[in-house]
Amino acid sequence: MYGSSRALPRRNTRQRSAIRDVFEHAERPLTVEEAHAALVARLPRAGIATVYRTVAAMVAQGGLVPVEMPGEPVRYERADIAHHHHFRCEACRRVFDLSGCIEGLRALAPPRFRVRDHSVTLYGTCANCGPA
Amino acid sequence: MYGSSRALPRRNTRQRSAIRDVFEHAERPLTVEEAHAALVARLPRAGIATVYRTVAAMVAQGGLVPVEMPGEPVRYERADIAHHHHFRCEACRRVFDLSGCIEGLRALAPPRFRVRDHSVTLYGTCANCGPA
DNA sequence: CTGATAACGATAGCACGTTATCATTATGAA
DNA sequence: TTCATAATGATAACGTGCTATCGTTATCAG
Repeated sequence: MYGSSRALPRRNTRQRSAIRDVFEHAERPLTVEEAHAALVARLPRAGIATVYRTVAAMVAQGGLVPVEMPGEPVRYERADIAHHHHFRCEACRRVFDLSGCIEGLRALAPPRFRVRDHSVTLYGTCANCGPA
Repeated sequence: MYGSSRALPRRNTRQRSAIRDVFEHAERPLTVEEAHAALVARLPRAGIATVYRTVAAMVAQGGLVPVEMPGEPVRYERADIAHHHHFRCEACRRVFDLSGCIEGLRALAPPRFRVRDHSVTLYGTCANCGPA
């Protein structure tokens, strides 16, 4: 991983502030590729390696958290959002934030199993993709 | 994928019945590698490609279903188990079945989002791995 | 039992997301 | 403004999980 044995960034480059801005204004978790696409709209010569490097640094600094879904590239979103879960649209493959959570999840675990965290994901079609 | 454009199996080989048996008696979802390890205990010369092929066929026939977790190889379990969810031990990395489900998950979705399915996963330490 | 061939086992090849490399660019302290 | 060097961009290389290939083995209809 870029972040593991790497010094934290020291210089404020155009690329970094643009990438920070992309995640700041994102309405949903973004893959590195999605973030790169948004970045290129502003800095056409920006490379994807820079996005990987910057995202890794932001995760290391605690500004971003990964959002992982099976069979999908990792997405990232701002770490300061309240506890929530995700919805994945099976049509456009985008991932959306849901607000709130559900009680009683821990009760599903058998005795002597210690629950540290949980994830809830809904699958279906988003408002845009609508019913078939 | 092995299963997509492949004819269904016609012969009953030692390997196939052994693999079926492994999943029949498994207490939790198994990766192909785990299933192969169990197979080799009985048929030492068995190759992992056979497990991939057989698992794909069993999925195509509806006997197995995939259990996917981010950043993990796909696991498989019998398709005839009742609706349930999973627990992943962060220490031994094994995945366990939980029984039962939770009400009210659909309510998390925004209006006009259509929910077709959901997944709930708990993370923590299993009874074997215990508290630190 | 025999033989056509399904299936096997070993392993090369592939796809994908990610990381390393390195010549070039541009930041920012002095 | 200068210039040491952090950071970039292009792309090669990597790791992992899975699939294809192909010579060999073993199933099972006849």
